[in-house]
Amino acid sequence: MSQYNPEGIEQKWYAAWEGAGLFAPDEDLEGDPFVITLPPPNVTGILHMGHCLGNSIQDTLIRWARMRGRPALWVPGTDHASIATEQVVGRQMAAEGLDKRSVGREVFLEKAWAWKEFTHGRITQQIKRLGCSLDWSREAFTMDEARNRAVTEAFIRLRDRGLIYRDMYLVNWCPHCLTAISDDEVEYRELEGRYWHLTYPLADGGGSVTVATTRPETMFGDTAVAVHPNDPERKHLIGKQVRLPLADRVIPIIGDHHADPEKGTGFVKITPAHDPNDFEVGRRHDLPQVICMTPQAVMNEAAGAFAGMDRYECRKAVVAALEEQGLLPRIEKQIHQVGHHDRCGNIIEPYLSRQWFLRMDKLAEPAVKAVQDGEITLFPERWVGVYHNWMGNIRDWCISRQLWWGHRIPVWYCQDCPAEIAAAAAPGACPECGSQALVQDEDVLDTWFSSWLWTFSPLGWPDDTADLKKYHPTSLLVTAADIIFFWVARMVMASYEFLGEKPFGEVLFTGIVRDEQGRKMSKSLGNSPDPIDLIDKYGADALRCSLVMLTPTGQDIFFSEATLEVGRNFCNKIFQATKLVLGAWDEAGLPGAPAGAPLPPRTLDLGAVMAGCDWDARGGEAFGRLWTAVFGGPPPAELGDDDLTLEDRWSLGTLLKVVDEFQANMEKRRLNDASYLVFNFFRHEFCDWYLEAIKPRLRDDAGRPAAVQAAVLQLGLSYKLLHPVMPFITEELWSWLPPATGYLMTSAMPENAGPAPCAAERERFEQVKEIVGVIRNLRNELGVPPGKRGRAVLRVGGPEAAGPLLEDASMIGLLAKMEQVEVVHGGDDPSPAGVGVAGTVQIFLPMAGLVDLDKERSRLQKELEKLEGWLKGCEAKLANAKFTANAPAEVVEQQRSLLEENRAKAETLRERLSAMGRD
RNA sequence: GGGCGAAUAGUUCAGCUGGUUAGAGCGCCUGCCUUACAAGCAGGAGGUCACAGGUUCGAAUCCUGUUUCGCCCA
Repeated sequence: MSQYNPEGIEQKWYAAWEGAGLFAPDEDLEGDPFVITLPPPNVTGILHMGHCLGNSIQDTLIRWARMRGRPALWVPGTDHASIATEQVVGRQMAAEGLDKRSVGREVFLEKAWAWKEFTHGRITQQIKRLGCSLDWSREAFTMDEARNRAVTEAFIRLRDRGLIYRDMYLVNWCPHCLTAISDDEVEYRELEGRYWHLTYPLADGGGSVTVATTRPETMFGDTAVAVHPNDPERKHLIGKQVRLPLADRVIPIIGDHHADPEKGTGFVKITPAHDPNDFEVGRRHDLPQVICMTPQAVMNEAAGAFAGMDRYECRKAVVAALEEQGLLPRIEKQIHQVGHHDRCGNIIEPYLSRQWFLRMDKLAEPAVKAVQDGEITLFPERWVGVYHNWMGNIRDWCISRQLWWGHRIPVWYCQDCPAEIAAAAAPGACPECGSQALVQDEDVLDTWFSSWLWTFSPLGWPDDTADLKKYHPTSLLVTAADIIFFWVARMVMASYEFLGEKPFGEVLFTGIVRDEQGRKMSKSLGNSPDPIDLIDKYGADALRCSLVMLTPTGQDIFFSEATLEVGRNFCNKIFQATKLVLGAWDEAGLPGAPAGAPLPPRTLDLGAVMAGCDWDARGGEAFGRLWTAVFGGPPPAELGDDDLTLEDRWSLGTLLKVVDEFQANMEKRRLNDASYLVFNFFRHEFCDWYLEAIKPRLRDDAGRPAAVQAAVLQLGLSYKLLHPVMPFITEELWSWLPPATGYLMTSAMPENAGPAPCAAERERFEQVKEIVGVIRNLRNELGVPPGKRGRAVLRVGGPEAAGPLLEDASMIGLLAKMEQVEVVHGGDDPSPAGVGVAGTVQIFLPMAGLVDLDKERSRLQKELEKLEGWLKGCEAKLANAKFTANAPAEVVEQQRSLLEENRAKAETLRERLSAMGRD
């Protein structure tokens, strides 16, 4: 097996973690619990890439918190999604030739539950394959018995407080789904329509008025014509009456500010039962409300001869009829926003019906305050404005739905008296009149009326449970911003209303995952791949790594499968590096951790562990302490103070620097930066430079124990940092490390490393890298055959600089594949030679006969020109008194030393060019 | 109509409180099967930071306006 294959490994570890009970919060741990409730996915279908992103982020945060020794709880659950599920089940039945209404409520619900069982199983499978460390023992479903109790309790409490009322109201009605929907479920789309001008004759025969409308078919519901009360040209008509064409009715002309003299014809037809604005006008003027359509949006008897027509059919017919009668003076094209049902795409019909509403203004107050005061933070911050804007204009929430799949409204109507009884269970008799003829409300509650309880209903509310006390408020919520109103804002309101505390301290909004054409991933478009297929192909770690690392915080992401290769390739890289190191471990014959070795503590405060350690003077001791903190026991082969080499100290020091940077980015919720840091270290420092640098020691019996242990320690630390994002491969490889004990998942996360040690070695090795880079570049540019190991000459200013560089010469030779690396100061340029500069070091590759002089000359010329351009700019800057006066001292100083260095570099190039002229 | 976001290499994006010669992945070009890795290694080309003004010693970054694209709300 030469490449990493996640198959088998991932599922094995998930089962092991679950079996070991690692997903439940560790009750023995002290400290603040870290709690997330999973935004419950719909049981409508399967999860898409958006869920994968959100779940990966949540799991990363939960695993991170768990490894820092906090009791970590992530509560799973699913959402019943009233309308969406009812539609799916309805379609399925239609395919079987069945109809919801003919089979009845009972049978329909049986089918819906069966569907829920099916999709729930698949969703659970997907989530587990992704590696999410959810506590399945606490799983909830928005419609299970406990959650049903919570919903009923919430409804009754709110009704008792007078916040829930029932009223005839104009709601957004979906004529396809035959239910009311909330304002937020209406999606506005731009459509090209017409602005029809209709002539309504005055009833007294003295002329006519012309109204303009985009919906002529609603004229059968007109109960007035309005003009602006101050409209100088038209206000004299107020009080007169017009005759409604095609319908034998007379309606008044009223004065209302809704009519805009500047817009349209200045006259507005008022249809209180079919238009939200007109509804308000109707209330102000106490107009009758004439409903002219059926719930299916078919014209009813109010439409006279047009009854039975569909609304759009009727529109054509009305237009034709009016035209024939000469009552249609004008038609204009009109682009306007038309409300569509976001679930089925049908055009909404404003419809007058009796519905249940929740009064929102009082509920909003504490929710506004919480965000204002910073009790709850939203990230990215720009959503704060959106949140407040919505809260400030909040409207009452229509919470009833004319559906069957959902929480049935817990209200019973007495058939013998006007009593309405709200109760958790069916009452035996009417408390008012004693009648037993009680009928429950037919409707169910909006799905969001159960999901807005989601931070606390899964913890057992309304019971006063231990979970609720311990784990609420939750720590944070991760969700896409498109449900900030539906859900996030309402959860805040619910939590303050029912518990008097916030639901979470923090909301992290992710971007929306789009396909390569920028379309939102959705089930209806079918443009989202099944995550299981991707996991089969690339591995869950690769999927998670690519999503988390490559997703800009809070920005939408364009998903393409190619990005998954980055993650997959990285997994392979980790695997390969481990193979190399462990091969050497075996050769070294070092023992692993003894059986039954104690586990290291749950926290890894490097500041405390390494306090008083001196990496420079007592390197062996420092290494031993770090090793013991990571693995629990001492290194099997003790290191002497001199055993750690330049590259060991450089790499370890760099990694310890990464530790704190990683933690800082995690704290800031910049998961992409945090994971990228570790990725970059591992791939480009550890693999590209460190492992290459220690290869000779790995092959050498004397050097092997120190090198291999230094490498193993870095692998262990790297796995820890990578584990939250890539849990499976890191757990697997951790189990391969001979000194490792226990599960990586519950091992301690290194933090608080403080100032990184070995600054001198880090600087030295960076210089080595730079010099090696220049040599490699020269070799390539000059076309030196890869197999040829030549001689390099490094020239420095004086003997004091030559000494330290001489120590690193063999390392430079190794990495740059040079036979011999000489360090000189002064003397003539070796010639002919390729030349390059790294800082203050001049680098020569003497190559008699091999150099194409013209090519080399133009290469140097080009480099020199670029450098001179920069020097000119820098000199001008430093000559500017305002710059030196105003810029911070360190910036000026930095510019000065850079200028020095680059001047020297330019000088070298010039000398070389003139020397070549002589050749 | 109001609000928000985006515009940086062929492409997808980093670039946080202004301060080296603007970075990375993918793609492209050149050379390498160097006994961990061709899912790899080394090197390279490629950018007037959308446009126009302004503030500043200094702007991809801050301000104003314009254009294009996307989203949300009414």
